Amino acid sequence: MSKNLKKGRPDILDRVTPLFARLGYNGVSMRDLASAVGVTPAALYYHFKSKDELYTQAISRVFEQKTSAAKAIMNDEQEPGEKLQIFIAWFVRALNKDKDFRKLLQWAMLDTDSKRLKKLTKNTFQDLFGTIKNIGESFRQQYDPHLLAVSIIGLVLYHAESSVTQQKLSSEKLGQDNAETIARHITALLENGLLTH
Amino acid sequence: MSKNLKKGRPDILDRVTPLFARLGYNGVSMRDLASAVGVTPAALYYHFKSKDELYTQAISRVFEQKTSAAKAIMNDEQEPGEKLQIFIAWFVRALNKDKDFRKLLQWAMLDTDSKRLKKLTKNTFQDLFGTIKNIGESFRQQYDPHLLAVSIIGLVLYHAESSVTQQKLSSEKLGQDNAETIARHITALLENGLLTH
DNA sequence: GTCTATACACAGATAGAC
DNA sequence: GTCTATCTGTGTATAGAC
Repeated sequence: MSKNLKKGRPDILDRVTPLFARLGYNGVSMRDLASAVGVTPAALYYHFKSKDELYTQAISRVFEQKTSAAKAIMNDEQEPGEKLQIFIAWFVRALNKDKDFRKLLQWAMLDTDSKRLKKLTKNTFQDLFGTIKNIGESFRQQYDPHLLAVSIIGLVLYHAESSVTQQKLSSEKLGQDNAETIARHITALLENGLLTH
Repeated sequence: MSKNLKKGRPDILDRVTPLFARLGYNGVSMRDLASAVGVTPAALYYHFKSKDELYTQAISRVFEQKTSAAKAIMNDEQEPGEKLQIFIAWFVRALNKDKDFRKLLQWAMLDTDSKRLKKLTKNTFQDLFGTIKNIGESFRQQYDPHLLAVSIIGLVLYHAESSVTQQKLSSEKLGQDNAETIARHITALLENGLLTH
């Protein structure tokens, strides 16, 4: 009967995820979430036993989705440099296109106190991280794979944050730093470094 | 008279900052903050007109502190590579030593909706960013200074997040990734890149 | 499966005594 | 300058009608 609600839980998660992404767990109330879905809070409690569960399910759905997408473009046998470039291009695009993904990732990294995300992080994000670390293994003669994986994530993630969010920290207009520009920059930086060879 | 309160507002900020850093603005209540200070909420409202002002002052104090520290180690006339190395070493150390600084920075980057941090970010963080971008100028023949600055910040910041927070994403124990290890890694990566020359 | 109505704890904030 | 006491709104969550 419900107006625009297709099925139930999946549709609820669709509508609830952007709110969690933008405002974080503590930044939204069940009333907010319910009105975004188009129902009353009580209706939400029929489908999810608590706000915590609603949040956990919303975020885990997004993460699993992205992780499997990442794996899908990587499982071929490419040479390391190419692999790296492909992954970076995908990751930059994924973070730029799907703002929810990026924000939920950031919120997750701040969610230390409540243990609700510890399992989640270990299940889904670790998976993504493992994929990246795999790439790092190819360069283990030069760098520690773990540190290199962290470097790659940091580069991409922070560029995504800086380009899309409110931060207008550049005095020069850099309107078109779209995904491609950023991806090229990161790839070049990683490959060549700062020295002129 | 107050038990351990030295003066007033500065001491309050000292005690309140760690809470904001750990839990974020929405994660703490005035009651929590007051009891951390050792007073009642009403006492806090005598010194600060709102929770918002208390938060803004707490975070801006930390940022200004760090920004001036960053400038202090940079204003010499060093050559670009050296400058970069010195800055990275300092930044990594600052983020690792001062957990509050790092966390407040993360929270700030997620604080899009409320405009309370827009001015703050533009005043203090922009200052720090400008310093970094200055370094980037030295490499402008290779890279866009803005993008390079973002890259540097992303590298350092994310390493700090990963090494100190709950994220145990490495299967191999990497106990001693202290500031020095990370700084060396980042510096080497930036200077040499991934290619074996 | 969604509603109305509501319980009850806690939020930010203020008044006025001391 | 800090307190007690309290106002008022909002928070999560539930009971029970439909």
